[in-house]
Amino acid sequence: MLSQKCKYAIRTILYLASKNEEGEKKDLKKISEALKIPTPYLGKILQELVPKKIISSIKGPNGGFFLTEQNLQLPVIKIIEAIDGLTLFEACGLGLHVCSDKHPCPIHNDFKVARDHLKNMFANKSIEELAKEINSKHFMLI
Amino acid sequence: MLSQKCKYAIRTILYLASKNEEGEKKDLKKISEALKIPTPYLGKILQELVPKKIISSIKGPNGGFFLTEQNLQLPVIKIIEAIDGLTLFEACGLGLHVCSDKHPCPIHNDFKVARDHLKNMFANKSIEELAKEINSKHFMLI
DNA sequence: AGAATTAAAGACCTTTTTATCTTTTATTTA
DNA sequence: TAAATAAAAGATAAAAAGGTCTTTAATTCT
Repeated sequence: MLSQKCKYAIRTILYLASKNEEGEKKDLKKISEALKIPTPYLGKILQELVPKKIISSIKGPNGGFFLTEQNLQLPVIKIIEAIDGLTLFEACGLGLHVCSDKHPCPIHNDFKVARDHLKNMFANKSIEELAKEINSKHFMLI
Repeated sequence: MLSQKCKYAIRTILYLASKNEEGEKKDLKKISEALKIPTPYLGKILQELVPKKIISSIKGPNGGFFLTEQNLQLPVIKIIEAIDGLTLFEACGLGLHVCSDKHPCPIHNDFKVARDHLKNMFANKSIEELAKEINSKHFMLI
């Protein structure tokens, strides 16, 4: 469904968001240990997200990764778009290049319902909203 | 979503089903050319499905792959189960090992709706049913 | 029986994904 | 300014997915 890379990214960002008290930064090691994600790999992933303005970082002592107000307002689908792209929400369920409402594959209609449901959820929930739910309903990230 | 291998398998089986007039067999080359799937790779895939009783085959001249009445009655999910397994329909959307209604991840509830929708579709449609729709509504397989 | 046909089986190759390790650069603080 | 800290960058490695090729076995037809 989502790639491992993308799932790691979402979990990390929701973790940062749910602990985002007054610009608190978290360093790579702290994050990777908390979420049990391989440290060097997570470093790679987070490096990709900084220039794409999905997360923020500062080098040096007391540096680390964090989320700005702008970052927090992004819908979760932006994370997915940055890592996996949006093909998941657009591609044919059977892998056909040509598959549309007009020229559907055999499972097109049902598949589309499920695909759109997912897409809408990810497009409509901001990182901040989800983080608030995590804190109030103590959803699991680990 | 589904692996390439699995999508190839489903398309092949729906192709066989939609042309299943009086035990007609199709050889590997014919199928792979019709569906534009790499011949040796498709061979590999179909070999896996024969001992699992999802498709049938006969060697030698005029041999090939075909579907018995029993094969036709299988729900499409059996193909998925044989190739990818059922983890797609069971696993957490964020890759957590522990994620359930009782201990949900942040996207558990919405994810489950989409996941179950897909699962129900694949579990409730038999290969034969889908093949009939293909023939009557000329859905695309290529 | 022998040639032709077609699936089965297995070894091999390529690409992508996932993960690790090392070096460099920026920043802070003592 | 020097030492410490932490991200950035890049090279490398391991595993999985996707795909190819060659040989073998079963069947049919002449």
